[in-house]
Amino acid sequence: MFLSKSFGYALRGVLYVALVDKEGRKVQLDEIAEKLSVPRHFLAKIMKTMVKEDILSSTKGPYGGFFKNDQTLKTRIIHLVKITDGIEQFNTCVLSLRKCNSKNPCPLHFQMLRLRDDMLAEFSAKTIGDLLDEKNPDFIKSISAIA
Amino acid sequence: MFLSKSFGYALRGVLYVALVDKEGRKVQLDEIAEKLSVPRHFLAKIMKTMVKEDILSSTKGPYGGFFKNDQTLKTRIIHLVKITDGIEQFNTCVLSLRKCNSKNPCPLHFQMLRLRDDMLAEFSAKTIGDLLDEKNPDFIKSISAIA
DNA sequence: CGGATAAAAGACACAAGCATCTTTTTTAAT
DNA sequence: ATTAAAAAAGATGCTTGTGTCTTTTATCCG
Repeated sequence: MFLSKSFGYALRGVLYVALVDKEGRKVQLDEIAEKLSVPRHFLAKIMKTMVKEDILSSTKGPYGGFFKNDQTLKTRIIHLVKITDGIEQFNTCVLSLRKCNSKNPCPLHFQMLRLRDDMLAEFSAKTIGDLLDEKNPDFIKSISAIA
Repeated sequence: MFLSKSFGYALRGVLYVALVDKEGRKVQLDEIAEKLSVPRHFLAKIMKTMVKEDILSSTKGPYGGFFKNDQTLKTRIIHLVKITDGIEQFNTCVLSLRKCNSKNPCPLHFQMLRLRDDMLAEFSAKTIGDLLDEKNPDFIKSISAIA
C-alpha cells in the first residue's frame, strides 16, 4: 500500500533474527532469505543497513551470522520506515502541492493530516519487542508464510 | 505518501473543470495542464479515463474541451482512487504476506486494518461536490499553486 | 603457533519492472 | 481545413531483484 517491500523485508528480517535468538543461536543470511522467501541479495542490503543502524549485530566468518543486540527490541517501527522508505513522504501533500499547509490547505489537507498523524503515532509507539510480545502461537508462520 | 501522482492530477483536474464550468465554459487540456502545472500528455491519459468513467464529459474539435456532467459532483473520492491507483492495494498486507488475514494476522495486521478502514471511510464519504462546497476563498490557488 | 582453507558478510555493478513523463501520430468534430 | 482529443510508442528514473567479486574471520592441519 504505502510502505515498500524493503520495509516489509526489514521488519520480517528483524523479527526472524529475534525469534531465532531465543533459541540461543545466530542466523545466517541464507536461512533468513529462504525461510522468509525473500530475494537473498536484496535482503542482504537491508540487513546490512540495519546492522549499520545498530538495530542488529552481525559477525563474519564461519559460525557467523546475524543476532540480536541491546537495541533490537527497543527499535521502533518508525525507525525501520525511516531507513527503508524515508519519512519525508508522510509530509508531502497528497495532491503534490508544494505550498500545501494548514494556512493554505489543499482540498484534502486536513483529512490526510489526521490519517498521517494516526499512522505516525502508531508506528512511533510500537517497538519490535512489542510485536514479539503480542501473543500469537503461529508467529513464525505469520512472518514467513508468503506462499 | 500512499496515493500516486495520477490520483492527485485526477482530483485537481476534475476540480478545475468543475470550477470553470461555473463560469459557463468548457476547458481544454492545455489550459488545465498549464494552470495546474501538470505534464500535459500524462494528464491527457487521466482525463480520458475520467471521461470514459463518466466522471466528466468532453467534446472534440474546435471549441471542444472538458466539462461537468450530471455525475461529476456526485463522484466519490474513492472512485478516483479506484481508477488511478486501484483499490486492491488497500487489501494487501504491509509485509507482502499472502496469507495474512484476521485469523492469521501478521504483526501489523490490525493496526493497518484500522488505518485502512479509516481512510476508506473518509474517501467513500466525500464527493467532489463536498470538496467544492467547503468554503475556501483561495480554492483555485490551492489546487493550482504547485510552484 | 602459523599459514591454508572455508564460511560468512559486504560491496559493486547491472538487469528487470513499473510509474511517470514526453513525443509523435491518428482520429474526429466543426 | 483546422482544431483538439485519443492513441500509441518512446524516454526517464526509481524500486526491486540478480550475479559476481572482495573482505573478514573461525577453524583445521602441519
